[in-house]
Amino acid sequence: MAGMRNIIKKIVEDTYKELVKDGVLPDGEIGSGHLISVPKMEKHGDYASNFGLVMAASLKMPPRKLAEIMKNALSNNPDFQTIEVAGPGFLNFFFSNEFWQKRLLKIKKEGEAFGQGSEGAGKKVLVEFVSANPTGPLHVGHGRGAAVGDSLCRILKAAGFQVDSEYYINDVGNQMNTLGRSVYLRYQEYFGKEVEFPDECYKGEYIKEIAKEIAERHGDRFLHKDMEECLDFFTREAVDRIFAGIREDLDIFRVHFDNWFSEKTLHDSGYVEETISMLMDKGVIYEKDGALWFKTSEFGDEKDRVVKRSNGVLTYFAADIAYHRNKLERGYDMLVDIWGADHHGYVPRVKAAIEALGHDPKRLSVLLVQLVNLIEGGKLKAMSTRAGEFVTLRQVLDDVGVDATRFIFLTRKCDSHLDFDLDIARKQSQENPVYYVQYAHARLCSVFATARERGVEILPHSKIDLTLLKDPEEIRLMKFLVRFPEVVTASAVNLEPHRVSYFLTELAGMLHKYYTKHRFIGDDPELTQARLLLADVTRTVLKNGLTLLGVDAPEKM
RNA sequence: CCGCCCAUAGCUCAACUGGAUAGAGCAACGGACUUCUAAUCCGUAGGUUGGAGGUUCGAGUCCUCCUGGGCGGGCCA
Repeated sequence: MAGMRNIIKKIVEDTYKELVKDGVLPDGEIGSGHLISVPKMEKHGDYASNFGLVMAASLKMPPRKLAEIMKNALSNNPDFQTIEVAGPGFLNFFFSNEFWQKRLLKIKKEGEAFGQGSEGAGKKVLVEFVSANPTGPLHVGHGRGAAVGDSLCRILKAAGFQVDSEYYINDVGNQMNTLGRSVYLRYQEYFGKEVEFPDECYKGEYIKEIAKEIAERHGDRFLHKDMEECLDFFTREAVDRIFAGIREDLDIFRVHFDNWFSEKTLHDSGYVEETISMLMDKGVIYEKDGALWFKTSEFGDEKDRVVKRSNGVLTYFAADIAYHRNKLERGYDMLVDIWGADHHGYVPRVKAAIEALGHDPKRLSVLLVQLVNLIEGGKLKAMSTRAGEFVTLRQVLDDVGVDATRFIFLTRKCDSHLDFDLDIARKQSQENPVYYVQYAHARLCSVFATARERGVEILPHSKIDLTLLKDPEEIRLMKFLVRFPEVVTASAVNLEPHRVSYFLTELAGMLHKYYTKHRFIGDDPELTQARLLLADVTRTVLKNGLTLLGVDAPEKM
């Protein structure tokens, strides 16, 4: 179902073209500035067009006069109850009650599919997120990226895109050695050996636990071996365990990946080397001081970057170039990378790489997710990764629950810092907005439970008199429900999941208000039938929306 | 020094990519349960959108400068 705004936009623009053809209005190009919006105030209509304002200059006419001419021509359309010219030259459209009532039936028919759109039809998208190094458990910051990425995948799918989600595993490099070394040392310590624990090693408790498990399983057979000899073993053990933990955490968090992509495979297959060769052939690689440099500055980056160090080792960036080449070669039209905001300096060089490889850098969108401040007792909780002092995602999930955590992460724009107040998140009360939405859903479910108990038979649509739904609150609710698919589409196109959660909060508010003022099940059987349909549709939209956020829609609370 | 992000009610955040009188929730105060769930609703109060200019029919949103906060600027990842 095409969004209302697109429908109206087309009607307005077609009408203009008719008027041009008839010689009523001068010809002019309709720019991208023409927008259909939902006015903030009800008296400004259900939808508004800024056509008069946008076209006034090029057509050399006063905006209000232009709007007036448009209004007269548009009034032929029976769907519009009234059209007003208002303010500096807006066209305000008011639809009839019957129009909204009919829409309600359409939503009912679409059911679970309501909200889905075709904006992304035929487009393949790869969303890469979390991609945390397997050197420790996920922390709260990763959780934010996970929630945003997972929800975005759901939303993009709903908007018609073909979506794959992917976790890029950085299983190569110094950090892997550091990890293995850390476990090795803790293993030595476990058997009472005194060791010097270097500052760059991972100091978290989980390292000790891994060392302990290895000791319990393998005894002291590595105790007298050189680190060089058994480093691979310790590294592999550590990575496997940490990864198992990460996957478990993500599973609990309802975050699922289609692919787990290992950096190591890019190196092992020679794909990274091959990619660098390709760039060399294109003449964008040069040698300096014994290292290979990529001329990213020619593609808008601040300065050139090393892809191969003078010691012959490829950089992380080299692998990342190869990785993005690989993504594009897999046939994705659009790439979405979700990174922590501390990696923002990395964006220009990856875009440079994509361009140098002959692709449009606009195919990559990088979502920079800002950091999360954990607040408890009104105070900021210190987070030091190296020192191993940080609150893990798992701890937060065990503490406040998946729904509340996801909702908090998804009720904010990505590019602003997030204060995660544990005290508020913990509260199962009105302070916590997730329950506000869930409660609306649960309330509606209990309406139907009551209807069943009282033996109210739900009639087929054809026998329901929808014109009985004419109360202002009912009309308002119907209008709002109709907007859902547009919200989903806008959320997908702009890569902003928070739009869905704000929509749901507002919808829940309307429902609660209605619930307090009116009764779904009343003495009038016909009105009851009509209202139950409204309840049913509202429940569906709430559930569809919550599903996009990965939040449960409970039937009871 | 340079670059990116942020700054909106006491607090946490919105504002549909430039629209009309900037909105919610929490906190504060005052009300509403004999009813399908009061995890709710109604009302009151709360603002020079950090500051100063500029762009135009119109700016929280765009451009410049300033202030304050966050993060980057390795042949680390």
